Amino acid sequence: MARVTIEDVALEAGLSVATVDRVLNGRAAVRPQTALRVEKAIRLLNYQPDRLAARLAKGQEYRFCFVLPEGNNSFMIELGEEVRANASRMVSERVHIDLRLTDVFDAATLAATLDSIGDIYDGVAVVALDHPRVREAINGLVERGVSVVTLVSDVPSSKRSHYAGIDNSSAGRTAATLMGRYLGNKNGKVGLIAGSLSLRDHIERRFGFEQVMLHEFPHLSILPVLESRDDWQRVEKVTAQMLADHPDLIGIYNVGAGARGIVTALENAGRQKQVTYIAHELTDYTRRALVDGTVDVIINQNAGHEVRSAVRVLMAKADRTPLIEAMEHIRIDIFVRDNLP
Amino acid sequence: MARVTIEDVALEAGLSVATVDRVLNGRAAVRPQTALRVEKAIRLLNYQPDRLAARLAKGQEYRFCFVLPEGNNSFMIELGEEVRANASRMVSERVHIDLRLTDVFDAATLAATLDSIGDIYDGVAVVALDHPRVREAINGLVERGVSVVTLVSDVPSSKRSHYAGIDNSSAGRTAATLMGRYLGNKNGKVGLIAGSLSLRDHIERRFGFEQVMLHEFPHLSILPVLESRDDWQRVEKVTAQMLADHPDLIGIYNVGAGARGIVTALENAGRQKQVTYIAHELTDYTRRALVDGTVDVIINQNAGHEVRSAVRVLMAKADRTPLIEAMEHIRIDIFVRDNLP
DNA sequence: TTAACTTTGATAGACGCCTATCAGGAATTG
DNA sequence: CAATTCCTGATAGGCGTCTATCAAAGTTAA
Repeated sequence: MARVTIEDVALEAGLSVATVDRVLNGRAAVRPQTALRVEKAIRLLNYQPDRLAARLAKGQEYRFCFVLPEGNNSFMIELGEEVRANASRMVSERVHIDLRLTDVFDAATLAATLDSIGDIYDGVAVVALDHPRVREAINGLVERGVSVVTLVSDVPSSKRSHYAGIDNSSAGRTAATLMGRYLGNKNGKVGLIAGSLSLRDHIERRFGFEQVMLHEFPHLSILPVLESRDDWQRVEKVTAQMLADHPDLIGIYNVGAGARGIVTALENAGRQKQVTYIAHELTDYTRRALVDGTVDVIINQNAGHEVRSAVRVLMAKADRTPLIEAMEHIRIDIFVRDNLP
Repeated sequence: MARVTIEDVALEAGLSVATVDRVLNGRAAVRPQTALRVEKAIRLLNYQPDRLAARLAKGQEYRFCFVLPEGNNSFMIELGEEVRANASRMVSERVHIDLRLTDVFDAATLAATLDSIGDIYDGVAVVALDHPRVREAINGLVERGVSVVTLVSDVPSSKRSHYAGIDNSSAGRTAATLMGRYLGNKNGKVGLIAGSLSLRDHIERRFGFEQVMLHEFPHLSILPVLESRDDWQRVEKVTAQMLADHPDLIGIYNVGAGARGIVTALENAGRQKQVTYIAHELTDYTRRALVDGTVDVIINQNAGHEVRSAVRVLMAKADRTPLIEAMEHIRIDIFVRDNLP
């Protein structure tokens, strides 16, 4: 039961350790037939290189950078904290993680940031705006050999090697199904509030939501989308207006941040109980609102998972190791009052 | 930016590597003041021992055993596959995992299995029946220095060091909330089917479900629990009977396995659309039923997560490393048609 | 057949830490 | 004060792999 080492393989193949190492790491020319002997021995003994020893010997270090939006969006703050937590934990694994905050909503700024960090890092994870300028910056990084993972919001047309985030159109569809089922056979209007219609995640959620609403629950009518820029005060204003304009409003789906504004508006109108309200992202605020019944469902993406997954992917890309796909799928969490973590 | 090694610490503290090592690993007596000097140097340099090197040097191997139920329950089969997948992946990390299938529903058999494996393993993960005999067996393992993690179903009164699974009473409450909200203001009866009322997870789900139903949705009446032993043919029989007896049945919550039986019974009665059906565990079967609308909601626990979490916990226990609690929390997944993975 | 090249063997040293041993210095005891 | 006991230093060897170098075969070309 002892460990199979490279030496055992050499012995089994009747070759030297040096030769085995040469085929394992493609270091120098080896005759094909010799390589075959090595491979046979490896299979026979079921040899698996000791990754601990390998990484120790190579002294390999990973340098990654996470680029997140600055500002006071609770979810993004949590994401930043997860990055920091991961960074300190990974030091003992020889992984160094830096965190940069930028105005990701401004394509030029974001692109400039990405352009400037190419040479220092082995990999970059970024919450990216889907904009030609940003796409170019991402492609530039990739071409310089830096692997890029998009986080939370994707840029599918770029050459990024992975997207660590939820499927946002599924999230929108999920919200619609729950909204429709919760409302049952009631009739009325449903409002949709989005942060910004230039962020891909919000667009996709809206798309998914409307798709299912139109097909499955045609008796509910959707109001025109309101844009909130993820600022709770603005959210409150537009929500209050919507409530005033539509006494028959029975559902609200908030695609972005700023839950606080909706809660306040609903409370001011005294209509918390009449309106089914579905929010995104579990924060202190949405949590409290869910517990007290103002929010009915929270659709969430787990920031910790996303960060850890991004790191795993970046590591795998860095040393060309295959991914375990199933492990990197970020699920859409649904929270009702009873399954809060 | 080079790595801080134990040598740097020794230099900084004006001591020898040997002494620093003594402090780090509590190998021999060291004067308190000397220890303080070492600790100060460690803090100053922010020294973090290289885990790779440490594990390589110690030549430490972990030997774990997973004890799962035999039989053809889809979820348990998936769990077994996850164990196997993990086992082969972890070889390169010096972790050896064995898998044993037992009749976990028979306390004596399960206890005997647990009793017999004590000396070979550093840790055991077990899907355990909550029974005095089993509890004793678990405690016996713990006393012999084997850490034990309960998987999927807990034995809280035992000395197990961790439970890797979902909070089942929360799961039950979640099912009730969704059932109540989906049914809206309809009136009628709700049936509850359990696999076995001696498995703790089923008991807790039932408890949670009934609790919320009684308090939040008193207009819905719950039928007496039916026991199915997780066998789909039996499930079908009792469901068919229930449908025949109660024409006003509008909801079914199946706490255990055997979704297939319910689907068949509903189809035979032609009442798929009239009955809101909430099932547990995402399998090929429940998945298909969810897509075609027979099942309305699936409550799931992620087998892969549970297995990986159990392994991490066992490793942490084996070398007395602290756990990252948040990472080991197993969430209750809710699936509707739109957020299937 | 000799020269030139290709393929393999043997081996040393490194990576950072652990374990063990021995010797010398310090502190304690009587 | 000497005789213990207690702390500390120095150092060697190992964990499994990687990297590099040099020598010894083996192969091909001239």
